[in-house]
Amino acid sequence: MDIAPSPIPSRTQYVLEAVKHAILTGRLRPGQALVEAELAAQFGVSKTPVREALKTLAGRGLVVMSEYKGATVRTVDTAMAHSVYDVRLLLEPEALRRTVTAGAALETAGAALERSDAAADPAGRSLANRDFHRALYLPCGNPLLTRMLDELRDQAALVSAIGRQAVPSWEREAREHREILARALDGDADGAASALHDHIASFVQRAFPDGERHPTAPVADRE
Amino acid sequence: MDIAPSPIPSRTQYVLEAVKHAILTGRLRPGQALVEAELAAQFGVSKTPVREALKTLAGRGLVVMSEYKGATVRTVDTAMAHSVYDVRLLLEPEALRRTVTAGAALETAGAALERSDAAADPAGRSLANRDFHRALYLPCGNPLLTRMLDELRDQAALVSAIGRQAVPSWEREAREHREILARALDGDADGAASALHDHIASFVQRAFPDGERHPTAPVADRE
DNA sequence: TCACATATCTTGTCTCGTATATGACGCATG
DNA sequence: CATGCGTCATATACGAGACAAGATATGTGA
Repeated sequence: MDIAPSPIPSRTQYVLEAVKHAILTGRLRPGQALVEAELAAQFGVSKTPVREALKTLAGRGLVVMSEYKGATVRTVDTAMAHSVYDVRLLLEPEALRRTVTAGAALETAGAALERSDAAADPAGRSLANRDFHRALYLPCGNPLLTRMLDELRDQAALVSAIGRQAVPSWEREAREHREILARALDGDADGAASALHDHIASFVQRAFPDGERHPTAPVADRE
Repeated sequence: MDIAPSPIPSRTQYVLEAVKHAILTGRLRPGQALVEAELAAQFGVSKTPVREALKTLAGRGLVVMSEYKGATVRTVDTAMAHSVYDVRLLLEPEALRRTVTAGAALETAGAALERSDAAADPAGRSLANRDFHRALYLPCGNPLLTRMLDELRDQAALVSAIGRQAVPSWEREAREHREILARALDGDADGAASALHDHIASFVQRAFPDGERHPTAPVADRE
């Protein structure tokens, strides 16, 4: 995403962030082939860091790698979108509940919300919204849960890049975000979790209505 | 785990499975350094596939990689164990509920249960138990949920390798497994999910009682 | 005993060779 | 003449080994 702060990022990290950013912002479209040699030349590095970066992204489900066929940006369909938001619904409200119960600080979320309001372009809003959601589940107390929600959030962003055209109602998003944060700041754990649940569920229902399922997006088999 | 069926597995896959197996069976102890050159020599391959395998395992949380310092088998402590089973409690009962609701076939689970009973050594039982749990959540209908539960199950196995000495009550495990399967076969989705929840919760409580938390196991930061 | 220089070990990166899949072309055949 | 099949060329990823960069451990001097 942004350049790493102080330490010199390894080339692998650099390529990883660059490709990830390109995918999540939609510059690299789903299905597009990611040729190692091309990316290597583009970033001015050798193929090795490119390979490792692609492998890592494949592990996070953003790209798919076929043996001897190379990597492509993961294609998204309605079924895959439902899968992502489905699991997210199981985890993110519960994480928020714990954040609130633990009485964690939420200034970061408030700041992200203001940045979202101040943002001019959709890309900036989207970025701020990502930060907002993360600020809600980051202090939940379970680092593994945090990591999984990070992965889910990235996949959701990939999905969003497709479904966004149908969902321009960012004002509704902002309103719901404020509602969630208000309840969280009130210490109403169940209310905040419930509001977050509805927020996510209503989004997926608007952006990916049922009934138009595509064949199925293959998820990397692991066994 | 086992050798891939028909196609010749790539060297990376081979190393990946071998190292994973060694970690999950406890042959490679947590904290142990995984030197690329050593593994490469041991498996008769170059460093390249070893590096990629380690990177993949790091992505799944089984090994930790530090820049220029190398990879080590992930260390486990009580806090980390609670993290794993905590998330598992959020996902696995729900997955089973869906499996039952969808009316999926469960012969695989029954077969795994029989294999567990027939197994002579603890390693065989552990393997069969892994298969049993997977058979319950595999047909849940959400491939992403399946993938995450696979990852959680592997981490749980890593944890188990430590806590196992304190938990020799495999008969209780078998009894609870039969109970879960019976309810699932009856079509009692809520009952099966509830039984699975209790099964997991009681296990973690016996193997990792509260109160003796260690500092915190670092989870690979991703941002 | 501590600070600093150096030796050694390990990882990160590069370059080149090999294995595999895909697509095009030509030939045989209905 | 159209069509299906086999062969080959090319593109691409996979893997090996060499080199460079960084980190840790050791030894030496004050």
